[in-house]
Amino acid sequence: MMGARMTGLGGAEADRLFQALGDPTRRAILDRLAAGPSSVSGLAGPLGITLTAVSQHLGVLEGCGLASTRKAGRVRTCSIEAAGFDRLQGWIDAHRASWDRRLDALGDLLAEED
Amino acid sequence: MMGARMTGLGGAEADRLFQALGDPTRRAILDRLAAGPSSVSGLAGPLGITLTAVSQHLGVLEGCGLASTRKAGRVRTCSIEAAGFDRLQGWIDAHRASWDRRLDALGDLLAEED
DNA sequence: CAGATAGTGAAGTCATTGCTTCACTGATGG
DNA sequence: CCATCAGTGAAGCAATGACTTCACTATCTG
Repeated sequence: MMGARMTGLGGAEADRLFQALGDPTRRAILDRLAAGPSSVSGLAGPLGITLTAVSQHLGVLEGCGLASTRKAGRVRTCSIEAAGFDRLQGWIDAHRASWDRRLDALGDLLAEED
Repeated sequence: MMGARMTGLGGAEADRLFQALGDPTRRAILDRLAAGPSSVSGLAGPLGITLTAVSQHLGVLEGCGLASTRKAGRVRTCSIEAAGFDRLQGWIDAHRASWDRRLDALGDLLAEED
């Protein structure tokens, strides 16, 4: 029984992913990481928040596969990660099918209405 | 011209969208709406929450263009909306480009100072 | 008309979140 | 060594979020 969803994320995973992206600071971190790897301090500086705060955000981003980090010496280097992104796209693709179907059928009705 | 919305969302809009999708109840509402329009009560029943709660979620979903509602008589009929969905895909496309670029060219460069 | 139905608005509760400070560990370099 | 520098863990705090209940306004229907 393949009860596991191949549609991508289970509920909890989708929660984590969307909630992670729902925070502007976290998206700013990802944007910065998209330009290249960075240390925690390198992220904290421009953002105007503490190292601790960045570290916490990093935890969330790693938790849903949007970023990965590894520590060399006393410096933690953070990079962007594909996995979470792929899951996100997967969720969207899985849902777009049914949504679009419905939207298509609905478009006319709504347009006709005054 | 050139699209009224570039990368789509400004920060605040992305916030609303991702946060809206970050809630399981809201996603459940959307799933149900994907199967066809429904009244507020029709949504509340299966979800096991009050009409008020659904009404609040609906406000959020409308606020970011993921759903639309109209009231006929005393019944509010809710439908899924394309706009928010398109914005979501737009955001993803816009960001996937740079992310993929970085992920593809992933070297072991050290973090750069900004 | 009375009475049920469908939904809204305004609080209020309880948990979560984003951030901070403080105390601390480990590298690193003079 | 000793003084920093980069980061972490644990509390704590203010703000937000997801619900609820209660009171209330329409809107049907018998």
